[in-house]
Amino acid sequence: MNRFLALQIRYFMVVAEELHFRRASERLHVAQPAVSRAIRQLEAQLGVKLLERDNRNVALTAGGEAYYQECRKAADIMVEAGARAIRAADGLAGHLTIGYIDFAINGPLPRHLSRFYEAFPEVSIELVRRNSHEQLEDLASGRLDLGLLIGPVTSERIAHRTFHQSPYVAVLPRDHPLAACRTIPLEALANELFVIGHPDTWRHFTPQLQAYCLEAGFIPRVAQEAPNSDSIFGLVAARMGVTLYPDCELSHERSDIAIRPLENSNARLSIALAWHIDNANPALASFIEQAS
Amino acid sequence: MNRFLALQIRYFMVVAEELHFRRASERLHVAQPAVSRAIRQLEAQLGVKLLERDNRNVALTAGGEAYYQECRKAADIMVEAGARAIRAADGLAGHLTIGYIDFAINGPLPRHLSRFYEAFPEVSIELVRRNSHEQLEDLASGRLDLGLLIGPVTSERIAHRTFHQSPYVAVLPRDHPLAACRTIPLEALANELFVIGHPDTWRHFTPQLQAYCLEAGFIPRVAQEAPNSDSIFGLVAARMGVTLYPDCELSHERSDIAIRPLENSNARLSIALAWHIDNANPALASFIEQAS
DNA sequence: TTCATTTGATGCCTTTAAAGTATCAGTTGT
DNA sequence: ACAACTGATACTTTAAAGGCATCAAATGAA
Repeated sequence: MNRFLALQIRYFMVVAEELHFRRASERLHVAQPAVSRAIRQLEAQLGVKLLERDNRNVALTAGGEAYYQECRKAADIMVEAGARAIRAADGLAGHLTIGYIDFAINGPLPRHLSRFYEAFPEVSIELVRRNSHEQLEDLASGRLDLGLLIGPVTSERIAHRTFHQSPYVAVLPRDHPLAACRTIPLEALANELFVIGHPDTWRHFTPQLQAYCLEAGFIPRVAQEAPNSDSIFGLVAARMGVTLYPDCELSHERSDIAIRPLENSNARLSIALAWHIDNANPALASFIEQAS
Repeated sequence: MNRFLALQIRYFMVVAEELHFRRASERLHVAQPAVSRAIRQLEAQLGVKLLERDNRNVALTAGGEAYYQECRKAADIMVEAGARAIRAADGLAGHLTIGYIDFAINGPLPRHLSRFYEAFPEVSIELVRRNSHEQLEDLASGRLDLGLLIGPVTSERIAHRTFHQSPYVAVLPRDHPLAACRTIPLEALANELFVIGHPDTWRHFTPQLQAYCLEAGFIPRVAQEAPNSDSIFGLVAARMGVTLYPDCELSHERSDIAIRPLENSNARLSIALAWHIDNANPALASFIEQAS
C-alpha cells in the first residue's frame, strides 16, 4: 500500500479490510485518532457515510462497500503503474507508431510483427500505411517512431538500416507468351508495355525500376500508372502491360497473373528500417534490435 | 482533478498534459517550484525518469507516457467512485445476494429479475439456490440479502411479504386415465401414488401439499420422494406416480407429462420475499419496492 | 450490581511535509 | 549584448497530519 493515493483513501481501505480502527492504525503505523479523523474527513468530502460504527462494531455501508471496490481497482492500477513505467523505460512496454509500404505489408512485415508481439506483448503497435517519402517527413516531425520504406534516406537526422531484400520478378498476364518460360531475361521485356507505380506517390520505387531497365539496355514504355500494388496487379491481369515487382508471397497467390524470376539478375529491392536519431523511445530500440 | 490521488501524482498528470511547468503550476494554483519538487520526488520514488526537460522544452519519456496512461485510468476511477458510492447509498448501485427455490426460478423470478436489471443496471445480483429453511438461516447470518422462499417465517427478525401466488395443478403421466379430463377434482387423486419432495430438503413445501390433500379428505400415499423439481417431473413421466405442483410455465413445456388445473380449489402456493430487518443494504430496499 | 477493559471520538499541542519568496543558471530570439 | 523565458535551488513560512491524554459508551466478568 504505497503512497500513490491520498492518505484518506489509504486509511479507509485498511479500515475497510480490518473493520477495526485500532488494528488499522497499527497496520498503518500511526496512532488511532489519525485514522478516525481521516475517515471522518473522507465521509464529509464525499457526502456519504462509508462505515457504520458504534463503540463495539464497525461495518461497511453499501456506499462504503462500493467505494472500497473502486478504490481497490485504482490502487491496483497505481501499484502496477510504477512497474509498467519501468518496463516502458526498458523498452519492454509502451507504444510504437510504425509506417509501412505495400512491399513491407505484402512481404516480411507480418511475420516480423507477430514475432515481435510474442517477445514484447506489452508494446502496442500502431501501423500506418505511408509512401516512403511521406514516412521520411513523418519521422522528422515525430509522427512516426519507425518507418519501413525504400531508400534513399538523405537526411542526416534519420538513421536507417536494411530490413529485408527481395529479388525482382517479372509480373505477366496469365496467358502472356513469356509466361511459358521458367525464367525470363530482363531484356526480353524491352518491347513490352509496362504498368508502373505513379511517380508522385511511388517516388522512391519507380525510379529504381526504371534504372534497372536502363541497365538492361532499354527504357520501359509506360502503358499505365497506378497508385498502389493492388491496382498494378489488377492492370497486369487485365493485360494492360507487364511489370517488375519484388518477390513476395502475395503475388504468388493470384491466379490471374504469372510470376517469373529474372535470369542473371542481381537486382534487389531493399526495404529499410528508418528512425529519427533523437527518438528515445526504448520500444523503438527493442524493435530495431529484434530486426537485426 | 480532486484530492483522491497523492499530490505528486496529480501534479505529474497536469505537467504531462501541459508539458510546461509554469502553466501546470497555474492550473494547480501553486507556485512553480512546488511542481518541480513534486516531479523530482515522484521520479526518485519510482526510479524512472518521467519527463525529459531542459530549460526550453518538456517532453514525456516512454516511461512517463506509460505512467500517465495508468494514472489517467486510476484518476477516472476515483472520480467515478464518489458518485458510485452515492448511488450505492441510494440503492441505485451495489450488490444483492438472493436465495431462491425451484418454484421461484421456474416461475416469476426470471421475469422479475430482468425488469429489475433494466431499472437498476448497476446493482449486481448473485443468485443462490437454497431450500426455504436454508435461506432463513442464511438471512439470519447475513449470507443472503434476500430470500425467495415458502413460509412460514417464524423469526421476529426476518421480515417478509408475499411475492407471488400460484394455484396448484395436478401433474400426471402423459397417458394417465385422468389426463383425459380438462380439470380434475383433488379427491380424484385419493387412490393415486404420489411423488413428493423429500421432507428433509423440502421442509416447507411437502407439509403444505399433504395438508391440502387432507382437506380434500385423504392422506396421500407416497410412492417416491425426490430431492428437486426435475426429479419429481422425471419420476412422474416415468409413471412412478402423480403430484401437485404450483402452476408455472416450465411444467407446461414438458411433453412427457400432463398438467391439469384442479377443480373448485382455492389452494395457492405463496412465494414470499424475506429479509433481515437489520439489513441496511439500500439495493435491498430498491428490490423490495419494485416487487410491490 | 460494580468495575476493569475495550471500542471509536475529541481537544490540545507538536512535528513535518508542502507551499511561498527570492534567486539562479541556461536558452532563445531580437 | 541583452531582455525574456525556461525549470531548478535555497531558505523561510504555513498548514496539514500526527501524537498524547482523555472521554463516553458498551461489554463482560466478578
